[in-house]
Amino acid sequence: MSLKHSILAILSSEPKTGYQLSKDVEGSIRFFWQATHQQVYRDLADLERSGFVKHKEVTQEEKPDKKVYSITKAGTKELIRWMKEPSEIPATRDSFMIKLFMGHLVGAESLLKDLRNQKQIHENRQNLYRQIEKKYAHPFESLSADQQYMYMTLRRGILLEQAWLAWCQEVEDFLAD
Amino acid sequence: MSLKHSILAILSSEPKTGYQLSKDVEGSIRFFWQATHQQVYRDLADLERSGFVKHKEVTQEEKPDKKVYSITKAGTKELIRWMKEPSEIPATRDSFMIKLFMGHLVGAESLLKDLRNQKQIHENRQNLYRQIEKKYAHPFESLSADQQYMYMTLRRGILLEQAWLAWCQEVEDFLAD
DNA sequence: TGGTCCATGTAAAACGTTACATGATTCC
DNA sequence: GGAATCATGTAACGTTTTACATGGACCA
Repeated sequence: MSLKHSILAILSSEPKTGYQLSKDVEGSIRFFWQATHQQVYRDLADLERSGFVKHKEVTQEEKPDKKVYSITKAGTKELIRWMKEPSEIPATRDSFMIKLFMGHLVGAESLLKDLRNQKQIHENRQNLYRQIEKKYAHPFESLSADQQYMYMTLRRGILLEQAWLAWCQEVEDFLAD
Repeated sequence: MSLKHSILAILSSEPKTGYQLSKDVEGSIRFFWQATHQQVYRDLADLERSGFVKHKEVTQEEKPDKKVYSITKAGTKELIRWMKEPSEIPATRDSFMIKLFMGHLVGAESLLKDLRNQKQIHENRQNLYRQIEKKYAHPFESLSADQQYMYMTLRRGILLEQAWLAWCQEVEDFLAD
């Protein structure tokens, strides 16, 4: 339902190509929304059919031609309409929890290996977020209004990863006896 | 990929009907896996074709007949194989984060309403988890091995909801000026 | 008389993943 | 010479969501 809206949101800042959009989705946006380039191209085509975006062909020398997409007035209207809708809490589908839930079937060793791997990933994310925080957000008041909003999404990452790490520690202690 | 494995996991404790399975998925399992009854019925049929579950027709008086599914030996083997596979960190798709990220487009009021609603939901979950913790898990050592594993998944819920609530508070303070 | 629970499904649409496909340039 | 980056897509498949459909029992 809302990769399309994510695309509109990104394009509301500046026009981009499908390629750049899919890079964004693999970049800063990835921590709360992800999609492959195929999805981006398909939804971009759908959005254009709906009149929410339009593109200009840009011929480049020494590089392949590209299509630069921008949001239309109808697209901005749709984006704002969607933004004012109440949001749903995202559904979780965490297969590791099912494995843990039924942990007695396989025992601690196999789960411990899996858990340590997950812990490492959460540690890496935590470090990444902390780095971004240091770089861009030191005096919160000095940030522009736009940046303050973005900073709040970074805080989400930091607080959640902290909780994940605390949980991983508890489970590790339990599994390691 | 793994509603099927979740079904096998639930059936590994006791045989159930498709209806009961979909109730479980809407119940205790819902916090880390969810699915509709349609999905459950379809995957049950697939699992039976693969030989991982089998059913018995049970004729009931005064109630519609039902099919009681149980896991087969091949199903148990498949479940354990899957449980030993490394797990992937689940993908997040949180539309509220996109709305916040682009918050300057709609302003604080509309987001605040949305946020307060989400905070309420997190509070409710937190309370539910705490209640379950009080009821079943007081002296951790007194729990059976199976229950200790399940308790760990409950801890996940408690720690994550705590982080969510802390974050909601930060954002509320920010948005309310 | 209307709503909820039990119990089972079909069908279609929307969304997501994986594989295949092409072709130029730039960097090592 | 090979890998990575820019740039765009098609096709098939898998999963999830939403809508439609039925019918009896029980409760207020």
